[in-house]
Amino acid sequence: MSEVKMDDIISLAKRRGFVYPGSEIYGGQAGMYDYGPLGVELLNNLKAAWWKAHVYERDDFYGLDSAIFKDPRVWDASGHTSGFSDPLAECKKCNTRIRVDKELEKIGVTADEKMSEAELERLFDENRDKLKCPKCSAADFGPVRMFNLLVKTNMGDFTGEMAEPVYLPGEACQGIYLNFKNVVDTTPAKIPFGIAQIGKAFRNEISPRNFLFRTRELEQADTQYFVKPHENKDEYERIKQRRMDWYTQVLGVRPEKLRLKQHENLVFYAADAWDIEYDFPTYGFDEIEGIHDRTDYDLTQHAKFSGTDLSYVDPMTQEKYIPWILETSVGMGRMLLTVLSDAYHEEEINGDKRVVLKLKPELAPVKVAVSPLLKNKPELVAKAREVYTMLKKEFGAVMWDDNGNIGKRYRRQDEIGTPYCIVIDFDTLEGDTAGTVTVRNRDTTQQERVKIEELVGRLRAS
RNA sequence: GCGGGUGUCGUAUAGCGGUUAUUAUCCCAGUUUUCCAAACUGGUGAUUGGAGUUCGACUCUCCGCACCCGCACCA
Repeated sequence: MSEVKMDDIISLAKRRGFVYPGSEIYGGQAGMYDYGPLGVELLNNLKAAWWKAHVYERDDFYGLDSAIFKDPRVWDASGHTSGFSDPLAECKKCNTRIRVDKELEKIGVTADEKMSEAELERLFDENRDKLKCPKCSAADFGPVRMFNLLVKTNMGDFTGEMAEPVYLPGEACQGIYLNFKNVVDTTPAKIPFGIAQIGKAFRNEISPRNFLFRTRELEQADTQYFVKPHENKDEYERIKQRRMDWYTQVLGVRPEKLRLKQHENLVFYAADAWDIEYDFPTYGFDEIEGIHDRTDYDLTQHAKFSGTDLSYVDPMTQEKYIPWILETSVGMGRMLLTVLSDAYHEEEINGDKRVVLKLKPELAPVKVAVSPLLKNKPELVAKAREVYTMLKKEFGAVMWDDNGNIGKRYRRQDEIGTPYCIVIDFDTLEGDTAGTVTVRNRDTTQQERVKIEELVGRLRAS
């Protein structure tokens, strides 16, 4: 069997209605993807599994859904408006891009990162003759340009002359920091505790690429766990382990395809930072989730910029402090791509290739497909309809499939990861086996006869 | 954003300055079919968009757009 390529998975995703290129009929929009009928089911199942693990199965966690639009000062506090807008200029000869502020500093000219584009441009122009391209030594640069990852909007502006733009979130987790005090004040939450949120983020990625891996609009599932200062280490280790276990046990991802990798260069405030990486086809190991030991940076920044005291008072000891934060942050698109990549298998069956998505049943977009063995036998069709209606009421994501012959239906369901196919045949209608149907297992391709009244219980148990 | 490459039905592909634009598969409808992509019939469906050259452009030129590779970016 040849090596699986990401192209195979992208092709399947499009062909079967998991993921479509964004705005496709207009030629496509870079960095945007739409989830189709099966994709949205898978995505919702992933979110539900994540929410279950971080909210329902925990009594020290609280859910949240914060507004997308936030006070622009939020992004000043987080560092996104300054720290992530780098002034760059390009060498006209070899196209190497230089950081203008860093090159200026090398020749002793101080360039503050808070300077405007115009100021930097002026400084750059004044010193142009002293600057050389570090690669080809030419001294011919294009104009200075600021690259800022934040997406601006004109929210609340009707004149087009707004002094300060309102930004779309560059990361979803800021909403958690903004509501830390609210959650403490309105719930029984006592440190240590966590807040979980799944939210949208938007980034002006210079070069979105690699399918769902780097997009301009993304959804992030974040947890922020608030602990007492300096009581971060043990909990951080537990979180790392728990998150790894979640991928293998809940999502069913192969352990050998996952690894934890420590950041080599930490941002100045971070105590520690690790990524969970998955070994994607074609791309190789790349980050799906970041786990960060962030100290008190985030709440301190927001306290400073907002003027609101965000410290916590321990109800037992009356100790007052800014809690430290342990963060997990995973892109839902990356999670979905991980699950698709890991579930995708090409197998040989009776000399033919079969493509099968070995998704955990609870993640599968279609739980069960129901077929009459033959579609030109009204008595089979009627009985199958009955079973279909019953199961659909129970599970929702149930598919009716009477197209082509039975083998073809099995293959079609294999390809979208449907764990069980139920077939109503002549034995369902008469003889000792009356009232039973065959249930065919996606992974083993084996089937067994099950009584109709036991179907729901049987499918629930699996 | 820069440099290079690519762009034909949903998918995978063939071909040509003048074609009814090929084939397979998928999909839809029907016939058939007593369990792993059988067969038959019919059907929908494509030259990435826009200009230009030309009597005529899917084919040549230019400008967009998207995707791929490299650089850069990646809280």
